[in-house]
Amino acid sequence: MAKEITNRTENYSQWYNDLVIKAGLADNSAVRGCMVIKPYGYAIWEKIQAALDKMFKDTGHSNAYFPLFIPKSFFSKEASHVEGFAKECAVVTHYRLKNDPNGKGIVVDEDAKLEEELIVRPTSETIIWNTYRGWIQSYRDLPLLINQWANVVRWEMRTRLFLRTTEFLWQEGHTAHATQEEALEETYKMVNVYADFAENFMAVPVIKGVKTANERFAGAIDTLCIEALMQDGKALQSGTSHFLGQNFAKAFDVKFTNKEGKPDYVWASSWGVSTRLMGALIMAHSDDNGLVLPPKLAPIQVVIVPIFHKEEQLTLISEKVLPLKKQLETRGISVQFDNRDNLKPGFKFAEHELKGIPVRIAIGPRDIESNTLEIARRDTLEKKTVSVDNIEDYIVTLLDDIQSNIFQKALKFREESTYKADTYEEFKQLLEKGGFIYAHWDGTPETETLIKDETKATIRCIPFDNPLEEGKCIRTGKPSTQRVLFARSY
RNA sequence: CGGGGUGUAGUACAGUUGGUAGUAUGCCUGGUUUGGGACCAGGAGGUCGUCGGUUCGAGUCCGGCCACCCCGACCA
Repeated sequence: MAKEITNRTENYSQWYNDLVIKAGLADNSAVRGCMVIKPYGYAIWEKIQAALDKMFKDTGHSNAYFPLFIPKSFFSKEASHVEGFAKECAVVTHYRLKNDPNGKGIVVDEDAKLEEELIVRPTSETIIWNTYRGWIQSYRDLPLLINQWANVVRWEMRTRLFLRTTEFLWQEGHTAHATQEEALEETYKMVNVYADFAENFMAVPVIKGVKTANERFAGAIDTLCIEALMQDGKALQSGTSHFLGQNFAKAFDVKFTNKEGKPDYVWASSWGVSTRLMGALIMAHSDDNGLVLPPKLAPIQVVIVPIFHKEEQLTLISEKVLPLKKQLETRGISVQFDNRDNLKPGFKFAEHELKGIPVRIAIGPRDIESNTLEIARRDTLEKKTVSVDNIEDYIVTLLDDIQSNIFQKALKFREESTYKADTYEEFKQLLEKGGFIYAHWDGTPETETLIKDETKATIRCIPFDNPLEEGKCIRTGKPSTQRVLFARSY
């Protein structure tokens, strides 16, 4: 195992990359821009999936699965949607290969050209709404609350592990409603679910808000989002929930008969989070020693390291550890007993820190004698010797404490990195420090684009419950009624 | 896709004026070790990113391509 990861301050991107690879989360693959998610990384994703899936089901949604391929013609049915995705679509044109008649290798069989090309889904609104047409006739068929766990492909120019890969895993919810109010309510409900998940499971504080027209999803009336702040002062859009109006219903002719017996188009929402959340998780909490995982998403919450000289000592320790492991497991804690005999404790400590295991227990001859354990917490790196008595309660409390501590730490960082700018000069200076900046904006897409071109900062969102306040746009000096949230972003 | 950099053992790197590849670490075996990344001895492991060119001879020189990293444009 490689030992060193780059310091955060030295090179933040390199640190992130080192962390992902050395902690065994993911690797680059033989395919450009596509990653291999390794078992440890995938275990974290499975925890994320499990928690979210429960939240979706608790709010009345069901899972289904739609095809990977979408007929090309579907995309042109919703004008702004095709415009948004056209430049990043992978296209299937043939269905057969053959031996190269001119020599070595294999070539595409030109005789096997598809009548209509298939698009590898970049998102599934079109295929799903085309399907919904057949599912919805009456208001009694509504609401339709469907989620799918899937992979999607977006042919991005530049990729980074988890943060932006050509293929990524996500969930996408697609709901259909009889009224605008109901669809809007759903859109807000799901962004709140995302915020709840981010803060209570990932321990990442987020700001909920609505996107400006420039940043809106292709085909949406409104896009709601959660925005998180990373340790380098850049924002990361961590989840989006779109109010689609009747756009897709009209594009795919999905009508229903309402209570009054009159035909109407169906109202829609869609919402998604992706493996990008893994990036947020990694960047929000980790340090120069490696990952720091929130206990609620850590595949292994407690690791037990025996300290021993001879095999008999290990046997003795094991007799003590195995019941302890069971006790902890009955309290719902995942425990690993690291009894490898070819590695020294110090090596194991470093490795478990790299992997971000929240709690480490060391037990050696000294502890056996005094009926104690050495407990080390990953978030603060503090070590403490405690009595074995009531250890389960102690660990349960400690895990809760770590969960809330890393959230508080991230929240404190965000608060200390959130500023107000009243002039453009001040705004530009603050951007160099990184962080969230509240500033006045005249409300036009042109000014937003201008600011983006000049400073690389974008409006992350207009936060919900944003206080109204008279002011002047930092760029144009035109009147503004509220400050909006700016940042440089991933 | 543009600018810069890199590509040699699982990993990180060295390799001189072109002469047929080495160091560390990891791995395997044996022994001594084990409370913060152990040590000794022996051993295995490389079509030098790829394709082509120059040459008696290419890791080394030239060209194409590919991949990765950093900085932009694009984006969840």
